[in-house]
Amino acid sequence: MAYWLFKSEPNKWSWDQQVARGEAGEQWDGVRNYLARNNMRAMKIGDRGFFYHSNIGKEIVGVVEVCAESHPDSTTDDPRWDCVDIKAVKPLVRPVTLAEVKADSRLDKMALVTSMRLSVQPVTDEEWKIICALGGIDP
DNA sequence: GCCAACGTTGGC
DNA sequence: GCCAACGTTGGC
Repeated sequence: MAYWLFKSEPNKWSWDQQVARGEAGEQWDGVRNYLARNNMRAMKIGDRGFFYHSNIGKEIVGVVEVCAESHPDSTTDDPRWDCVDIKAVKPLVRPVTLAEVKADSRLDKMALVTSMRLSVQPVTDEEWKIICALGGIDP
């Protein structure tokens, strides 16, 4: 199983909205970046990801699970863009802020720090464990 | 609201 | 196929 990180501006699509979708999940559409798309194409059902609020909050707030593998993005006719569906699993007991991630030397290789603008990022097993621990949840 | 970083587009 | 222009993202 692989781990990922999904970025969203909470005034466009927030964690609360994701939770409200329940088991049905929601397609992670609107990604127009090849690297982010390739990451989504690599995802398998059951892969887990962090849900990150950019701009407002700048913190990791929850855990999501991939519930549909890569398929065409219904918000565009352009065949280049695919997306996956994700559903909320559980919130972090304590959100982990970008400042905390940057301050932790164990996390300075994290894509969140090194590829700041990439909206769908891979997360290593090690990073996953560290952030779960910081967030007060079981990995 | 500003601005730096960076990915994409399009002319040549 | 290169590279300048442009648009968008996202931290501050």
